[in-house]
Amino acid sequence: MTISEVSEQYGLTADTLRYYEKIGLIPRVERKKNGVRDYQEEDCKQIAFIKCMRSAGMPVETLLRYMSLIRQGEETSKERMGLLVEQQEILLKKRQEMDDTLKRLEDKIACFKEKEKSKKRQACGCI
Amino acid sequence: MTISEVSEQYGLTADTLRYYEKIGLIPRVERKKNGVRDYQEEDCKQIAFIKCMRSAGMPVETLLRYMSLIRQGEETSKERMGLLVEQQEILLKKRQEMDDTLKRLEDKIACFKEKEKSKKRQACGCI
DNA sequence: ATACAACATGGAGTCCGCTCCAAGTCAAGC
DNA sequence: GCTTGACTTGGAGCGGACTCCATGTTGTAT
Repeated sequence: MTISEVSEQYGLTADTLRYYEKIGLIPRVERKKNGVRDYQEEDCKQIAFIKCMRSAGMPVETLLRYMSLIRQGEETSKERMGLLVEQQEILLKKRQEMDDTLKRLEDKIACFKEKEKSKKRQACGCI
Repeated sequence: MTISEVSEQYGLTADTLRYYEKIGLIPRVERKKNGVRDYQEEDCKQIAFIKCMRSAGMPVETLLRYMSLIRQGEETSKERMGLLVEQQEILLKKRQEMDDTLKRLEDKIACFKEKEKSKKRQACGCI
């Protein structure tokens, strides 16, 4: 797969894909004779995972650690799991926060609608 | 309330509070004779809201717009509600994504545990 | 043959959201 | 009277994660 195909498929710009390779988040991608990148299935799997974790807010730094552990083989699996569990905890907390914010938004929006309906234009308690 | 009390209460640094005031996210806070900030209840309400929206990922730019609409009075309420609804949609989408990621993490972690239990050290399909 | 688009590279620049700094003021305690 | 600590200001600096740029090479279409 070319870089533009991968870019298309995973919603990452070509620049970002090159950047990830440059910083070693993914190993050096194979090139064709002419020097053009030719992404293998394994690369794509990793990119999918990276994309997923990045959009969930895992820092590049942590991913870098994780991907390097993968390359070091099976004996690092405990440490890798640790990283995943850590991230899981972070995400669960984030989701809780998000739910609180959503509740707050809902209330506010409901309050706007209420005002609209009753045609009363006074300010309500919420800012 | 002094800046350090507000900072304490809402988990924002004094620097961040001054920064929010500087960029006009909150209106100029009242000062005591000696020039020290004295936060009023209204300021605190706004800060609570800002903190909440910021940690849910609403960009400062959007909040700036929202807060400026508030200052313009009741006739902007429709536009304000629009911003909130927009943000709500963004958050709902984000939460969906987050749930997908959590699912993925769970699966991976389960996979690690499985491997551990069965004492088989072979790689599993997931990266 | 020439034009064009898609790629490559190394390195510089950008954006966001703070965070830190230097220099100064002030109130309270010793 | 002096030190200490919490505050003030304007402005510079920073970290993360890209994003853009200049320059160069290729393969393909006209």
